[in-house]
Amino acid sequence: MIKIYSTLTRQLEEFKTIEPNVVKWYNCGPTVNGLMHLGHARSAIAFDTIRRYLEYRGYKVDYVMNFTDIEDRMIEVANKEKRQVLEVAEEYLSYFRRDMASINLKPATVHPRAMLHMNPMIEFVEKLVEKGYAYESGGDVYYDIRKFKEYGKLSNQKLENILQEGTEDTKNPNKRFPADFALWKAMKPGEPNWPSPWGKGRVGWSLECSQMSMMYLGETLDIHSGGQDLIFPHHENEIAQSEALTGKPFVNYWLHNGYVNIDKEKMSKSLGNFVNIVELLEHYSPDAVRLFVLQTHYRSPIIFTEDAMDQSQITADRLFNTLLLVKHYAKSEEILESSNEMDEKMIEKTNKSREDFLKGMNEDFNTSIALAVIFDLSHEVNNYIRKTEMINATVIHEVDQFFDEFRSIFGLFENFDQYSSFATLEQLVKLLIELRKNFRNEKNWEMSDKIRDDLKKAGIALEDTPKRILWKLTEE
RNA sequence: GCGGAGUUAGCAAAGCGGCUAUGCGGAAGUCUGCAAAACUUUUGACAGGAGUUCGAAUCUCCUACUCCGCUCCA
Repeated sequence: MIKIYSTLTRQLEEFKTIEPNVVKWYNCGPTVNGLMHLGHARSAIAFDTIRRYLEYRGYKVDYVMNFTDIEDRMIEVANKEKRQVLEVAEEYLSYFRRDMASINLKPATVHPRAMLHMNPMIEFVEKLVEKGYAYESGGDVYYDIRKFKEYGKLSNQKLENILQEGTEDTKNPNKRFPADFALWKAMKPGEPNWPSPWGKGRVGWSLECSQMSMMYLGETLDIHSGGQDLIFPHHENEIAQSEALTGKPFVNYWLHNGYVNIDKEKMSKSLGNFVNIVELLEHYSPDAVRLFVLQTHYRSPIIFTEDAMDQSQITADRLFNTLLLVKHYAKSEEILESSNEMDEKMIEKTNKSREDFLKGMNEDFNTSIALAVIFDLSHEVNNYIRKTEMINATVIHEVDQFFDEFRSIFGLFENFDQYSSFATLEQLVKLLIELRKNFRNEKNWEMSDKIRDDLKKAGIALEDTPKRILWKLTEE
């Protein structure tokens, strides 16, 4: 049983989908007005991993992640750069796609863009006006939040505490109530605009997500996710819009990830203290970045420091070494079928590890615990490979299988493909190892070192251990 | 002001009432021609105070501090 924490109920709940074995999931994507930074990446990696886990558990996940390409900030950036909004959107969209791929995020089932859904969005607003939840005022259309009795249920706020005196929007004379939010905004000079029953203008930010999520996934979603900063007002507004329209619950489980903090502040576009993914990947591997994110539970804040990133890089490298070694022996023919006590213990350990791994992941996707299990097993395997008399085929295949599952869920180390012509390579390397053995017996260190060094240059690392000589392909 | 999250060893980070978390680092050792890798042992923590309990990092209360939302943000 998978337990999942929903922001709406503020507790762990048993995860049950509307349709058996299908998850309808909408994840709030970024506004494409800048480069992807670690804050975006944290959210994306966390939910990507949860998605992968659900898929691993046999769910078909319909995962929709939007790109907000028309919104105040988009216009702001376009104006500043003296370009068209569409042009800015296209450019950053392509960067986002590149950066998302670079940290091994699975593409969503659909990546809808707001600008391409203008007509259905207008219809959405019309229906809300018809139902009396929205009103036109000076070319704008606002949501009348006092009509929606449950407004504030997600963010746990009372109406009288929302939007105090002095906030900019309280002065907007078009609004009946200060906290009413815009569903439709009348165009200002120079802004991109679309025709509507209320004149030219564009859609409000929160409406985009309500409309696109329901269009692709239906009136009630299983999961809706995003950063904690979206809880209010964005997701609160989405609930108000969607539930007013359909009269049905909009979302069963609300998931919100914690922030990335840097220098004791939230990392964000507006504070200008963000670390872009492109820059980060100049110093760290994608695996290190994913590991850095996933060592922390997705709801907790992450403190970004270079030191912590360095630690993750080392950890990633060491883990990679072990997995590579296991993969190597899983493909090798140099292993035995008969088994002894040590083999049986190793199989037991592997099964127990999978059990604990699942237990951790089932408890609101505790990737910290899952990783601890992996490190533990990795440790045992290192011991086994170096100390057992003969490496047993069943053992190594079991371990390899589990590590494969782990890698696919965590999205790590997916560059093991270099093993395609493995058999040929193995024969060659074995030959060289034999030769080197002879040189070593003759204490011809010069030749034996030359073989090792030259192999190293060719991307093959040797390691002398008491029981055997290990070899593995190294990363470029 | 209102609403949340939090304070765990040098650093990062789990833990949700009794059981070595884990990773990085530090120390010692094993292996070894050298190298590389790995392993073994070890080091050390629960912000402070009071309470509940046979037993508390874990529950309650108080104090201090930090961050976040209420404005565009993942």
